[in-house]
Amino acid sequence: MNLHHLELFYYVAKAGGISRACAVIPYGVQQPAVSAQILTLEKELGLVLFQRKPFHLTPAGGRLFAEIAPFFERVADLGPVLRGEFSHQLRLVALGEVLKDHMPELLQALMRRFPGLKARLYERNQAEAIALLDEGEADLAVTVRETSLPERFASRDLIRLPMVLLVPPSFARVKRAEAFWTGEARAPLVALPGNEILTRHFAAELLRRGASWPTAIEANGVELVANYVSHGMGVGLSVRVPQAKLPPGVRVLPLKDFPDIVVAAFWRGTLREPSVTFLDLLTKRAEVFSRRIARR
DNA sequence: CGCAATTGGCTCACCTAAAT
DNA sequence: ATTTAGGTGAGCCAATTGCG
Repeated sequence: MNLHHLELFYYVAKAGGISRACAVIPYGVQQPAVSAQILTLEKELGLVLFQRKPFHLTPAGGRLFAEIAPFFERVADLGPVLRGEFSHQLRLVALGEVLKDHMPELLQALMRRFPGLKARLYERNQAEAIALLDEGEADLAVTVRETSLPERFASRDLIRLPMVLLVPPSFARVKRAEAFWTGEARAPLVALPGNEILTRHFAAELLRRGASWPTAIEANGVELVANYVSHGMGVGLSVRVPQAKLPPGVRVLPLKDFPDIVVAAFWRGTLREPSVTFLDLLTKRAEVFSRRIARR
């Protein structure tokens, strides 16, 4: 196996095609050259790595890519590490709430263990986090988890957050969440955008119960939802977060038998330091918060 | 029409061996 | 040990074909 062949294979698999790879490869290579190298590699291995027309990875190609991708993704960042400019780096992509409420403390603890640590923090949702991991731009993601992740990812569930409704003082007499979709009480729903997992799971669960409650006010962020609720503009869809300080007067109404929202860490390939230590710290912190939720 | 594969000519990096 | 010269082939490009 030739390292250059593998490098070209890596670019082609990542770009999803030979022509597209040529546009991305940082040095000048033309399509026929790449085409020939891929064929040589396939011949050498006695395997078909790509299905042609339409062009996509075969299972064997997928396995090869999973093996070599982490190597090529890290090579680019290796120079500064070798020159001793910084000994470790953590590239984390996470929800805004995680970065805002938990990262400062965790990062301080991590920096004590890894002096000279370089951290890059990206605020993204799950879909965008997956893209960043795939591009090799991030080491670890912490976001709300869909029911299933693509197979190439390893993951660890961190915490299960129960869905709740945030109710303003004007609805003090409402004691059960069901009242809002059975018609006993009427209120505009304040929720995250429809593509967010929390909103989707809530709508799906309502549908299962033969009800619906369309979002009246779409807010980008759970803090914003709470804020609008406190202004009496509607009832908010959120999750129970132990340390969250709710605006005055806003009451939490549990959504019994609704699915929990799972916040998970996920990554590709083998996790290295300092990500391993960071994940341990994160897991411990999540366990503490999980116990606090359970105690309620 | 777009994209992968093929063809043919060419360059240059690398190996070996001889010279310094 | 280093430099130089000659031979070889891997890999490049432009043009073209072939296929969905």
